[in-house]
Amino acid sequence: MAQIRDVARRAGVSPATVSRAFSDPAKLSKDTLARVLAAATDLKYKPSSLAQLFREKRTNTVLVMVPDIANVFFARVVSGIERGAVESKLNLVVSDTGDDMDIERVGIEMVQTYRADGLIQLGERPLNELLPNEEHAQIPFVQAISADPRGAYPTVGIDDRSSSAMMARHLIAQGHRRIGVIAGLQNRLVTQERLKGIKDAIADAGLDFDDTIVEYAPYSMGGGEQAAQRLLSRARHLTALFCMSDEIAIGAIRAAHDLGYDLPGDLSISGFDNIEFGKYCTPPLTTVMQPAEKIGEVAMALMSDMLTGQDMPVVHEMLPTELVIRSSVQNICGE
Amino acid sequence: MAQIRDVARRAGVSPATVSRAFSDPAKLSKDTLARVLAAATDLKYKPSSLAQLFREKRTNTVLVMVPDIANVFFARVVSGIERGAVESKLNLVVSDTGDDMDIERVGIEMVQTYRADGLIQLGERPLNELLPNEEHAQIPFVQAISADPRGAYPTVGIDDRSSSAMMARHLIAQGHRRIGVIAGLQNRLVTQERLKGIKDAIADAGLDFDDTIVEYAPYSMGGGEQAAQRLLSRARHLTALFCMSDEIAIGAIRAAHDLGYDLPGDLSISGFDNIEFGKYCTPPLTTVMQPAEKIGEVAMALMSDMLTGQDMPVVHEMLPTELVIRSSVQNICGE
DNA sequence: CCTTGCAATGAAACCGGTTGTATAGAATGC
DNA sequence: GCATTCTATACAACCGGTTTCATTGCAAGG
Repeated sequence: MAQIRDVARRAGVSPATVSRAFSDPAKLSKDTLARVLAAATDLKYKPSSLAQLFREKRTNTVLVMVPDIANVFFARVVSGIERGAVESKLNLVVSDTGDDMDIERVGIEMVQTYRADGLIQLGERPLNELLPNEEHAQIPFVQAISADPRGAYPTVGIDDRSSSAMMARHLIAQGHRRIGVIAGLQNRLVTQERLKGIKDAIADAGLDFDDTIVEYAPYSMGGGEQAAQRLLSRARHLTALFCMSDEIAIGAIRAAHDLGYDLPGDLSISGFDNIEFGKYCTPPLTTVMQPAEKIGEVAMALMSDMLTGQDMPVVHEMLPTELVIRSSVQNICGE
Repeated sequence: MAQIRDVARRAGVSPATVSRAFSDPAKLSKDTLARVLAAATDLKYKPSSLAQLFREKRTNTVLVMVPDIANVFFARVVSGIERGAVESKLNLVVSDTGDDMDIERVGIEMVQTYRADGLIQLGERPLNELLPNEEHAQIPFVQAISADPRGAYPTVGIDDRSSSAMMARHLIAQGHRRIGVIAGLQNRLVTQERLKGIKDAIADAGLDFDDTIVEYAPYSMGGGEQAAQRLLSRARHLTALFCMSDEIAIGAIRAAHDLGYDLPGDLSISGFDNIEFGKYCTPPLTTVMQPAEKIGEVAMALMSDMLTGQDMPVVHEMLPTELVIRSSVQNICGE
C-alpha cells in the first residue's frame, strides 16, 4: 500500500503538504492541491488510520457492552446506538459480555489502553463496581437502560417505576384484582423498580398487594415459561399475569396454553418492552413500549458530547413510554 | 497515564527492557524482571495499544458486516462469531450495514486503512461486487450464511437446496399436495436455492410444481404477513405454506389467524432457521434448524486461519441442518 | 591466561502519519 | 524602493511503543 512519502515524491512535494491536502486543503495553492490529489489517486493512497490514530491518541471508537446481543431488545438498542454513531462519525465496537464482570473489565481496559475512547454500558452494573477508587472518573461512560439515575455518570432509560404503575393501573381498570407477577431476576434494579410501580398502583387503587403471587425469573422466554408454570399451579383464581418483559410474557403464554387456559378469556397477560414478536403472538401482547432505538441514540449522543469535551452536567434522561393495548389483556368488569 | 519511559526510569532500566518484560520475560534476569514489574504496578502502567498496533501494523480486529443486527437469526450468528473471536483472541467490530453497498464499502476501507485485519460478511453480496478488479485479493474475507460456494473466498453456511428439499419432502410425506410457498426476496441467492430444493422434492415425488402459488416477501414478519394475505386470498385449497424463514412463517401464522383459519387444522405452516420464538408460537413452528452460532464460530475460525497466514485452500463449509418437527405442520393423510 | 560464547541490557532506528516552526517568495504599504 | 506582511511550502520533531544491533560482563574451554 502506498504511503504518504510515495505520494509526496510523485507530486514533487513534502509529506507535510500531502497531509495538509487531506486535512486542510484550503492551505494549499490550487495547483499543488490538484497535483497531490492526482498523485494520491494514481497510487490509490489511503492514509493509515493506525498511524493517524496513534498520532492523535484517539480512536474515535466507542465500546458498547451488551449483556446479550441475541436478546432482541438489546439488539434494538444497539441499532439505535449504531445510528447515533454514524451521525457522530464514531466507530462502534460491540462486546457481548454475557453479564460477566471479568469481560466487562476487559472492556474498561480497552479504554484505558486507548483502544476505545468511551464506554456505553447496557447492563446495570455500575462503573464503580468494576473499577477501584477514582480511576473511573477518567473514563467517558454512559449507562443505558437499567441504570441507577443517581450515579455520577450520565444515564438514559425510562422511568421503570411509573411505567410499570401505568400498566398495573391498566390491568386494574380492566377489572383485574388478583394479578400474578412474573418478575425478572430478583437482584436487579429494574425488577425492584417495576415491582414498586405495581405496588404503587395497587395501593392507589385501595387494594392490597399480595406478595405470595410473585415469581422471579430470568428475562427470557424459557424463564417466563417455567415461572408461569410454577405460579399457575400454585396460585388459584388469578385473572391476570403482569410479566416484566415481553419474552417472559411469551413464555407465560406458552405455559398457560399448555396448562389448558383459554387466552385471553381465562387469563390476561401483559408484557413489557414492546418487541416486534409481541404483535405476532396469539393473543397479541398488551405491553409497555420502551423506545429502544431512541434510548440507543440518546446514549450515543451523550457519549459524543462527553468526547467532544464539552463539560456537560451529568444528565439522567428518562424517555417516555407508552401503553400498547392489544388483546392479551381483557376487560373482565362485566363478570 | 504512565508511559514506558516512566517505568524504565523508576526501575532503572531502558525502555527496551520494560518492553521485553512484557513480551518476552524469559529474556530478563529474575532480578530485573521483578524490578520492572514492580515499577509497572506502582505506576499502574498499561502499554498503549494504539502504539503497539501502529508498530505491528495489525489491529487484531475483525469487522463483521451484518445486514440487520436486530434480526434474531443474524444476532445469533454474531454471537457465535463473538465466541470464536474470544477463542482466537481477536477483537470484533460489528457494523449494521442495512444491506447498503456504500456502508459495506466503508467497511472494506477499514481493512484497507488498517483499522481491521479482516472482514466477515453475513450478507450475500460477494466481495467482487464491492471492489474493483483484483484489489480484493489482498483482503482477508470470509462470507457466511448465504454465500455462493463457488467464489474465490471461503464460505460457511448450509446446503440451502437440500435443506429446503428436506422440509418439502416432510410436507409431502404428511400428505400435502398443494403447498403454497412464501419465498424471500426474489433476487436473493438463498431464495433461489431454497426454491430449487422445493422443486427437487416435488419432482422426486412425481408431482408438478405450480409456480402460481409462490409469493415473494422480505425476510421479516411484516413481509410474511402481507405475502400470506395476498397468497391466501388468491389461491384456494392450499393445505400447507412453505415459508422461507421463521419470521415469514410467524407473519403468515398471524395472517392466517386473522383470515379465520384454524391452525394447524386448516393449514399447515413451516418455517426455516429455528429461531427461539418458533417454539413459542401458536402453534409451535415446524422448521429447519440452521446451526447459527456454529456458522459464526466456523466463520471466525476460518478468518483466524487466514490471518495467521497459513496458506489454506479456499474451503466452503456446509454445516448440517435438521428438521425440527413441532405442531404447525399436520398430517392430513387420513383425510 | 587468553579466547570464545552466551546471557543481559542499552542505544537508536523505526512504524506513518501530523504539526509547529522556519523560510522563501510574492504582495502590500508608505 | 525598501520594509512589512502574508502565503505556500519544507524541515524536523513527535506520538509510544518494538526490535535490531551493539556492548558489556561473566563462564567455560583450550
